[in-house]
Amino acid sequence: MSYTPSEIEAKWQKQWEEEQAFEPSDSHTQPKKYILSMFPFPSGRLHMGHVRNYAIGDALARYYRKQQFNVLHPIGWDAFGMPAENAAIKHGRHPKEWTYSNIDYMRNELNTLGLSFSKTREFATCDPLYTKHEQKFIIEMFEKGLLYRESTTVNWCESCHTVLANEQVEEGCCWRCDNPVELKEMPGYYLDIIRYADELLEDLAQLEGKWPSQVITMQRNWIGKSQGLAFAFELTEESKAKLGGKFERYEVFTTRPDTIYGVTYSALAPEHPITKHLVDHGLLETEVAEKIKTIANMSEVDRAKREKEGYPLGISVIHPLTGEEIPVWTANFVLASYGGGAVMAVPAHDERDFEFATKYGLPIKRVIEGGEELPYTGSGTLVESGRFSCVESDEAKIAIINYMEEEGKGKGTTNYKLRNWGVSRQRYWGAPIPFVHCPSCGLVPEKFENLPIALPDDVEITGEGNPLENHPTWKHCHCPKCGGEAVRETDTLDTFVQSSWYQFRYATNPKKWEEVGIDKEDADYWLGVDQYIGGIEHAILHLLYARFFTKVLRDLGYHDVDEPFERLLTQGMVLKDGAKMSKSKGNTVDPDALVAKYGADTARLFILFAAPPQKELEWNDSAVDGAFRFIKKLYDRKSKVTGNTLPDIDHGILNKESKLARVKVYEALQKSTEVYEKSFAFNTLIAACMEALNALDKQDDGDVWTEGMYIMLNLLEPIIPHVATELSETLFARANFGGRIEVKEEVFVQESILYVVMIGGKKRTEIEVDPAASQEEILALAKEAGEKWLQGMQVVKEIVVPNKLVNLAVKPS
RNA sequence: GCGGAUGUGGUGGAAUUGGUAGACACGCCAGACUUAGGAUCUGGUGCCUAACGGUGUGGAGGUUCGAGUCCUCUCAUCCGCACCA
Repeated sequence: MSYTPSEIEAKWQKQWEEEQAFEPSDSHTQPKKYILSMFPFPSGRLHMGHVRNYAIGDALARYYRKQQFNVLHPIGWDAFGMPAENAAIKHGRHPKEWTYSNIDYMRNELNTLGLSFSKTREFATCDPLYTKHEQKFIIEMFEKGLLYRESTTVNWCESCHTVLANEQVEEGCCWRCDNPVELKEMPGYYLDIIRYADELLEDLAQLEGKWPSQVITMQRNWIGKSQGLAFAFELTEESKAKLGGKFERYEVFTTRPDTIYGVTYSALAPEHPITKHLVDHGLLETEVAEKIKTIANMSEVDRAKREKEGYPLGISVIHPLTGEEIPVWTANFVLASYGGGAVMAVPAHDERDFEFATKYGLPIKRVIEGGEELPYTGSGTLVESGRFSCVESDEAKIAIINYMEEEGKGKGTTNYKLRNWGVSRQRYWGAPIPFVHCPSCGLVPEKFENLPIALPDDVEITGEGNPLENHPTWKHCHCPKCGGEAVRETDTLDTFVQSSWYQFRYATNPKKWEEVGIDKEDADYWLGVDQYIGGIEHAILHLLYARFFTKVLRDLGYHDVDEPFERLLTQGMVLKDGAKMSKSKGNTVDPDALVAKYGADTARLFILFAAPPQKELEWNDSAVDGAFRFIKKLYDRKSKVTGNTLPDIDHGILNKESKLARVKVYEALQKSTEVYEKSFAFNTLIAACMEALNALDKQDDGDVWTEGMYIMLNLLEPIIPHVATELSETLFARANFGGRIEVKEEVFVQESILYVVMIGGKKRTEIEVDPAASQEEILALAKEAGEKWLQGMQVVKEIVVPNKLVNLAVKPS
């Protein structure tokens, strides 16, 4: 009978469903593996990137299940978010209806791929039950002071009508819709991720070698820790008076306290309160004030692209060590969001300060020796630095910090580039932030017993404004504290909040889902995720947030896990015609069509064979044919099998071809452990199986065939589960899926060994050598075989590499 | 500019500690069979050469009996961050 994937696949998918074959055991005594592919957003249809992601995860889950591990391999839906609302605006569908019907469709698509997911642990993050527990976490974070509300300048995406976190701004544009981001002052909720910056940074060391180094570096840079000195510049009396006594001093931060004697001016961000005060109170020339306002309205990216620009503010500060008067400027290169929005400028030893000073003719004073030209940003001996002259930079940094601390003028400080995580979104399709604004009590969290604060279903989604804000009744409520009339918060949580703890939700036994968000015992058993698989695009966003949440939830007592994802594999993109598959480019390959034509096994085989998982995968239709051909051939060779169990084979009596076939089969078996547990180079394992099948085909021993198929089906089941299970069931009653198969070393023992003979570093000929031959015998044989090339030559060195080659180094005699 | 990665046939990609470069597959060429198929099977296929042989892992050096692999320099491509004081 020929290979009919549709029948075989439907049959086994049904059987797996009936057997509940992929549910983990509730027992916590067995060794476990938690294999997790990043959960999908229910956009409507699966794409090839999903197929790749889940094919990799499924291969690992199935492999470990076969090695007798208790395997958790769950799937769910990252279901809140903008596209649901866009669908509502465009097609008039309710986000909830759109989302859940997409989930139903995509769940079915996943089924046809034969993925071994747990069915009982599936959930969508928009389920009110999920929201309920999340809101509780958020309130607990508020009570711990980790969540706070503040009005500040935020990134605003006009097309998404919402605020974005710093991590969600890419090159000045919205990560989702690519619209330029604007700055806007508005209130919002923030999670104090900076409080965890040090731990997030330090624990990256634990992930070394287990996460791609690229991702670790990106996170390290994103956190951007730097150490230095923070100190205050005291305003001159005259300047204080000019500012109406509103300001006495302002703080600056420097990583180069050793250059402090080289300060020749100070610069404030255009948003700095002092700059604002001067602008707002007409203390600057109108023209200058206008220019400053223009800069302040520009996004950081726009500013970065422009030439340095600044204006003197007509005020001065006093140098804390020299007592000199220093002019204060405002400048477009000073960031409001870092280091207090103010800098000390040392043009001699900083490129930006130099550029600015040169443009505006400000003085430049060298205080570090070294380099021929200025600016010199390296280290060296201090000069013209008062009592610190002649000290080396490194020493001087410490000495100056110490001195400033003793004098009460400054403090050694750590600064981070990382900003606190803004989690409020002015959108409908998200988890409501469970707070109430009470005219008498202020900001009050909801009572736990009132959770979840669920979304109202009867909303009108027009794209204008926040539907929760516009809803006639939803936001009106009573204060949980005083009972008086109050107004509900209408902002919803960033969807990255949901994906920050889903790994714990899966681990929690579904029987407890109603009651608890995370079960401690379950979480401690299952976490960390042994292998996490997903796209590199989450290197910072999701992976940083999830690490942060893990630590916060640990400190709230929910579990004892420090890092959520033990090992991380970042899969490469799926390309066609050299570009990422996308609808707009029209270069997509539809997974459903592929499965319909070839079956899921071929789709999975091709995807794992075409490239190592970490690399980009270029789609190739005819290579898909090749994968299909291999499965057909494998299926066809079932007729060669003569026994129903692993046979005992007397290796000695076999002919050469059969011996070679066994070598190939066992080589594949040897390779499989390393591939499934370490390298994930499925392409090489599949190649090894192809070699084995080719070698089996060149011989006709029934036992060798039986053994070969017995082993190969075991190795291939994680990759092509339907056809492998079908064959294994018919041929071996699935006995070959029982556990690890032992490698028979005797197969690798050879009667003679092929040595390559190299003369003068070049391959010249080959010799067959008895395995027992001594080094002298091998050399004698090699010289005899290589006589032709040795004439007129003198052998100056003889090298024998056991089982490999002989190299004779020669020179003309 | 800073940081990270990658460069191997026509293509995707293989190559323990440095030890026969190009496994496996696609494509291509030739042939067989034929119920004429986008089927199956057999053989060939890095480049130059009629052949002997030479040459070959982005480029240039170096270490070594021996380098895709190690070292130095250099070029190209991709990705991330981007005035972080």
